[in-house]
Amino acid sequence: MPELPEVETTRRGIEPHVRGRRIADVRVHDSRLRWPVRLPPLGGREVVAVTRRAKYLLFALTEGTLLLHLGMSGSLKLVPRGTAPAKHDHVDVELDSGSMLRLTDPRRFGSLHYVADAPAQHRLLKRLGPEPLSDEFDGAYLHARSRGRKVAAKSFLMDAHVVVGIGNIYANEALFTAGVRPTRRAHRLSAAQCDRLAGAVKDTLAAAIRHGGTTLRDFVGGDGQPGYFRGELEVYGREGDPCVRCGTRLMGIRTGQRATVYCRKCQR
DNA sequence: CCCAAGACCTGGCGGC
DNA sequence: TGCCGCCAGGTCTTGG
Repeated sequence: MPELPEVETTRRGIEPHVRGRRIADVRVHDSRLRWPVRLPPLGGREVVAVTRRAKYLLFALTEGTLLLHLGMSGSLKLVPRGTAPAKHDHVDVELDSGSMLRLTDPRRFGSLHYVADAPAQHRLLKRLGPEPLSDEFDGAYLHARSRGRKVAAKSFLMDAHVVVGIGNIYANEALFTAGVRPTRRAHRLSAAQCDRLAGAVKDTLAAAIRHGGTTLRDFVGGDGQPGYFRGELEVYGREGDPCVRCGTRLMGIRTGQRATVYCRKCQR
């Protein structure tokens, strides 16, 4: 579930409770995530920073980095040390504050790695495209990268090697905002459409992060699940409903195995 | 390199 | 009420 705005909201929620704290111990209750969790002893190291790259959270330690992906259903919460683990709790990072950071992931699509050296060179991060909210990502970049690409515009936007952090929900939304049909082949996108798409991606994600910030749950003892941006979604999950702009019934199709919703009148 | 499809996993839902 | 099948989602992997 976590799309980029939720990962960023999670980061902001836990960072004040984690940064500057020393790890007392790490307990792996269930190592079965996307890849088996294997961690060296980390007791005594301090969490120096909590940053985000794409949908990964990076916990920089005095030595080494913990690289976490929440997958589809992963979440983090802070609970008192000693709280018994429940069914889908995988890892507890016990801190010297008396709290521990608990990773829960029912569907086990998430991952957790310990990286000894430069995390940016890790195989999972090395080939990722730019951050969508960075200056590097703009219409000119999108246009250049889309030349020669025959995939649907939506699949192209969701390709993390092109630009990171755009999941199914926000891909649908950004395409609607930009007035671009999801099935349009990437190489047929005009420069103007690429400009609108890049702008729409930035606006959509920034608004969702802002929204997450305002509804930030209490990560201490709470369920740790920041709410979706549901109320604001204009096309995702609205197949058959009227387009908010022109009233036409929204189309529901599948592109690249993913649910796609669009307005055939507003999006070309 | 490019692209499509497969794989992974389980809670929740619709249908019977 | 219970059971079954299907869907959702991200991204790595495989095969053409």
